[in-house]
Amino acid sequence: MRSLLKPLDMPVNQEKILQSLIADDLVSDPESARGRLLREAAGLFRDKGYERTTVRDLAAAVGIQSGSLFHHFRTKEDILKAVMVETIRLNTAVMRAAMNAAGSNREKLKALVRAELESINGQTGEAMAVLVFEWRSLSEASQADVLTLRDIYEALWMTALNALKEDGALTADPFIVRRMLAGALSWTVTWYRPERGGLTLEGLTDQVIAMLGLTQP
Amino acid sequence: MRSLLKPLDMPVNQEKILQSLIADDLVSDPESARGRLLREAAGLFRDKGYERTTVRDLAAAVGIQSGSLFHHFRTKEDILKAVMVETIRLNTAVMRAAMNAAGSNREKLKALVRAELESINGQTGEAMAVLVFEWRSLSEASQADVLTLRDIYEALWMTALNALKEDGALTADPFIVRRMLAGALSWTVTWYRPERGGLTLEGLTDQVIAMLGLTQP
DNA sequence: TTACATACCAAGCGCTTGCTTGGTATGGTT
DNA sequence: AACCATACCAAGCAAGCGCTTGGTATGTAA
Repeated sequence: MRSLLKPLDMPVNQEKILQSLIADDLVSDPESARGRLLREAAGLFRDKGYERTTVRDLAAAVGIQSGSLFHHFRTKEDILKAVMVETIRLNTAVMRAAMNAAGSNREKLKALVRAELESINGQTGEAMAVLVFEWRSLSEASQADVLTLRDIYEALWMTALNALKEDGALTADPFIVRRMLAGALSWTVTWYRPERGGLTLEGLTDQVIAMLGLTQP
Repeated sequence: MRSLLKPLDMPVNQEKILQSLIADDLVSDPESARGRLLREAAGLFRDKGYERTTVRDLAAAVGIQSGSLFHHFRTKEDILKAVMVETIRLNTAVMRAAMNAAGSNREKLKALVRAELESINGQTGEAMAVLVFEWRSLSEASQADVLTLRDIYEALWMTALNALKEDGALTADPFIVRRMLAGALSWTVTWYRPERGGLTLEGLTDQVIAMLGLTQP
């Protein structure tokens, strides 16, 4: 789903993951009409909000008539849902890879923090913001579907945090730590600007890990 | 503005602060038509979102005709803005009082964390959630107005955090710590349920402070 | 008694919204 | 050559939206 990514400068293994997800039909090919629409939709939904984005806005963004949208998606809400579902699928795969590549439990957690910050502030940032701020625009049925995927994603985090708890490296409650991390990391999208200002994503990751007060390995 | 609070079980000094703000005309009297409307609006905006809440919904919630709303507010957006402005005013006053009542710098920070958690998860919770999630529904002009008030509120936090930094108790960057705290604390509204489940607000506050890894006083 | 302000109602206007309909151009398959 | 699925356009419908208008009941003050 490069549809939700800006092209180029994507880590190589992320590109590989993306290709395999496209092959399995789990995310849309960014070159397809559907993929391009999802990318534009993510941007518009983040900038203006779902409700204030009209189907005419969406159609204009990809250069078609508003009625033609409904050849690709049954309803406007289906577009929002697709943005969310494909984003979670991609990020779950990326996070799992990042975690598996790390050695110690401590490094696994850091890899997750780093990867989530990249998702939020990098190329999938628009779609991630939609996931956070447009949640209530989904019908309850769609919320339930997305929640199922989200549970898988969250299970990754809990695996890492529970392991650290058993190591004795983490004193606080893993569930609460994850909740706090989720809020803190999501919120970075409202203030963190890597381009201007000295703090790099790596530096930000270090600050977050330091703030958790893990005992030394 | 008890309009944005459920009545009763409000700390005494908070009641005093509220009364003085009403006297200064900085927040609406909850007994007034305007005050009751703002309370209902906060609830509806949080539950359904601003865009999906119609002026007919708002009018029905206080038992009048939709057109009659515009006798009290010029536009629908003015209602949203009033909810936000009055909430920030009340919370700034409450936070300042909590901070002044605390002794050490460490206790001042804890008082702020505790007070913000109370604002988010207590009686002003609906309005605080609106402040977080409906921000983009404000026009740019209104955003600027609210931002001015928000700066005052944030300055309180920075005073406390900078003092701890100078004490040497805080190692991380105060600005970043505040950003992370803002996200983590706001996010509690999506998962923290004090009524069912053992964790009290006091316990949650302790977990947050512990997570900051302050050196002992 | 008159005068005026406040708080509301009943009705509805004009516009925008998501979505539908009937049709056409294109390209691949048999 | 005949067929059909895909991807679109042009036009517009029905519903819902924020807000306006003209009027009425109530209370207060001169």
